Amino acid sequence: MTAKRPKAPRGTSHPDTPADSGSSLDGRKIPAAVIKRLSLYARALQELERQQAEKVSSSELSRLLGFTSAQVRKDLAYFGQFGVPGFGYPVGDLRRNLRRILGTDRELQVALVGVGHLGTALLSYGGFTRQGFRIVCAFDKEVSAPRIGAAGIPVYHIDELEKRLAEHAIGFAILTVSSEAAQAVANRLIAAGISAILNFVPVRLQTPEHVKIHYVDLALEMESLSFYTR
Amino acid sequence: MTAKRPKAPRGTSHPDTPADSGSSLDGRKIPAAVIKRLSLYARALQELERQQAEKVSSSELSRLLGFTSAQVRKDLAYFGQFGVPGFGYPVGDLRRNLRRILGTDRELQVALVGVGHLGTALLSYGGFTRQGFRIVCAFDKEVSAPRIGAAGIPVYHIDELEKRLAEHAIGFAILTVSSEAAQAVANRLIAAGISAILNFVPVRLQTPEHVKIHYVDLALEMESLSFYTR
DNA sequence: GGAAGTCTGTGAAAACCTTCACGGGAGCGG
DNA sequence: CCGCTCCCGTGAAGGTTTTCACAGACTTCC
Repeated sequence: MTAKRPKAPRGTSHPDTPADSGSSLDGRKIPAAVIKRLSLYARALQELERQQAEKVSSSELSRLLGFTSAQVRKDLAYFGQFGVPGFGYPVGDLRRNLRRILGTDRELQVALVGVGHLGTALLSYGGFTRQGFRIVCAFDKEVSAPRIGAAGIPVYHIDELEKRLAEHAIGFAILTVSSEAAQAVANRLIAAGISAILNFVPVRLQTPEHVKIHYVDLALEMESLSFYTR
Repeated sequence: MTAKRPKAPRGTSHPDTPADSGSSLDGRKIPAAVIKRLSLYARALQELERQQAEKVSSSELSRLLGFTSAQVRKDLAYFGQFGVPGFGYPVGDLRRNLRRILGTDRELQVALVGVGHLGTALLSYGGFTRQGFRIVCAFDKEVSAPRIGAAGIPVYHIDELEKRLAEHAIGFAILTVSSEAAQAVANRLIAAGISAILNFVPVRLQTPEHVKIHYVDLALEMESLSFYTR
């Protein structure tokens, strides 16, 4: 505990952290924004499939989602040639492809850490399940003995984290702990081999390269709304 | 100047909806991304103020938040000259300025519609209050008589929406209803004069120009995480 | 089977955002 | 008061994302 504090490692040059966003797949560089839209396409296609639509054009999709048709075509073209000139995109086919690309064509196991108000709500939230994510267990430091929480999901004491993660082969975590605990819990998750974290805690987490983190910052969204209504 | 085929409108004009993002303030155009970071600056400054720091440099701030120092300076420079060369930014002063710019220097009244799992959790969520937002009332269609919900917030039947919004001069709404109800409820909110909506429902809402909407899409975040861990 | 019409995929251009790099103003120590 | 150092504000450069616009491919219908 008497280790030196991780202050600025150097003072001479410019150690500014750049803002990387984008991922390479298959040689090409894919903008992060494209991935977000991919999910939206997938969801729109889900609805179209429900309505028994066989085909959809880029401009129909763009109208549904509020983009331009060129953007739809360009986004999809990053991953292959799914469309048919003079026809459009086959709904079922494209949807299957997008799910495969996103990795949501199989059920993904998720753990949730921090069973407070927000955590509890997310356990019951149907939106994840509907898209192929299954929260298989939850953890909290205030749990003395394993119990069954909301939506029938078992809640364990945080000390069982490593054991249970390995047991269920869990690759994703949702983080809804306190600001104070966030970094320590994240470290444990990462050490346990988790590969992605959805972080609801308004704290910047320090993480290694290979672990992907997305932030959901509710207060931030409200604040920026506030700006636009001045 | 040989305009062999000047325009060739081909009959099909493209009325695609462009992806506007950015807002003009005081003549200048401000990128949407800047506003998001403004909230982060404000929060970092809040913490620095708590630690009694008097000044902070752009590079300290950048290290704290993971940006480059040039970006910090440029972002802040959109709104005025807050820094002092050779010194940095005065913490308290800058924080007050940012709060004024964001409009969070006064308490903002918020209504929440849809008291399901997620809605209930948000009523108890401390993160909004801490940043100056106060959820003053909530609405649901399953409420027969007014009752006191989580965190002491009154929950009314949705039919009282218009009356209560006017009564409390509420300008913001959080939307956590079902996908089916989302558009209809949004229409009522807009008709009642709400100016911004934070929408948790994974449905694209049709809204007039002057009402600002932000989407929080939890399943989307999970899906894009999934992509990155392929 | 041919002609008309539709709609994709994609270079090129435009718009947008981030980073670089530096002039010069402000503090500070002597 | 002077020189030294620190660090902001900002034009310019660089990079990324979106939009435009069109050739060509496919469907459809007669």
